[in-house]
Amino acid sequence: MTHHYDLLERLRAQGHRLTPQRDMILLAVHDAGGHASAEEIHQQVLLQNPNVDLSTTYRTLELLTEMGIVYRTDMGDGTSRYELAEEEMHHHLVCRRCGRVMDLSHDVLEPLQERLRADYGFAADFTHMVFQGLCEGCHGESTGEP
Amino acid sequence: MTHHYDLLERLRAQGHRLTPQRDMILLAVHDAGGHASAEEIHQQVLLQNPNVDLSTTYRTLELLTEMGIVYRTDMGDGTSRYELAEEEMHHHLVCRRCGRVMDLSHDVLEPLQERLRADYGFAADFTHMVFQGLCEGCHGESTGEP
DNA sequence: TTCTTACTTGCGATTGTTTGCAGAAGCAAA
DNA sequence: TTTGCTTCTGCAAACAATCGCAAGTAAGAA
Repeated sequence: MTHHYDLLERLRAQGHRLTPQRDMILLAVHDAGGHASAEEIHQQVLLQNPNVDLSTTYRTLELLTEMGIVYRTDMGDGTSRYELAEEEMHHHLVCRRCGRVMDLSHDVLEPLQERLRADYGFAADFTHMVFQGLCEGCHGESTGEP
Repeated sequence: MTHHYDLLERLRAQGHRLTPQRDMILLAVHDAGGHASAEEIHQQVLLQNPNVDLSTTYRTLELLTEMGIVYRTDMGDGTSRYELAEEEMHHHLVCRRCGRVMDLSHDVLEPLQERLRADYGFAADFTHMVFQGLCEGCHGESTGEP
């Protein structure tokens, strides 16, 4: 596992400053173990230092996202989720009926990515896609939400 | 062109009520001619009746989206865009560097849709996808935002 | 036509996220 | 260590979008 000090060093190497808040926030993202909301991450940070502002958490998460250290994912439920980018690239299938989330390996998207590059000259950012739809258990029952 | 009264009739056919607000909002979506924000649609409605509330516009747009009468698209700029669903199903490639928007025909997505169904039993909602990335003119110049 | 009832609306409050600003603090150089 | 520059933070306010509630109203029944 990549130690989080290495990641913090990447911040400084790119001219950003290494602050206690950033340290705590990055550690909280790591400890959350994936798919954590900004609010959840912030609550975790507050346990260590109750003065850290929520906007600082948001700004830091954005910085880490820009640097590629964390992934931000919009699962379609109105809140963004964050997770460390150290694991293998993967995607999500989200059932709009029961909310079930399935992982999707990247190689399923590679043919599409290749075709977009070949036919449109477009280099798609397939870093952490989310596809909405109906899962196996839900799309047999056609319409009628619970 | 599908007349908007036909669309309003579809509302009533599904047990929803046909109110002047819904009439105005649907007409505003039509007049906007695609990719209009909720706020822009609301401003258009206010010209006809300044008492219509923004939340009514949002609720109506959500209803129309659920019924498949309009498409909601998140272009990645923080605000959702709405357009009538009467045209052919299509998708967008959005360049994150220069903002250029390209149309993408649906048949490019069909192999992926089929594979998700076959391998995962997942019926993906590929109604109006948006893929972020770099267009032909922008991804030659590697990094360095303007 | 009037009645009735469930669906809609306007309003205000709330959520999730972003931004502007003044003071605080990291970091490189002296 | 101190200085000085610049970035970062906390605070408060703005923002897009949603929600709860009481009053309003469409549409079928009588």
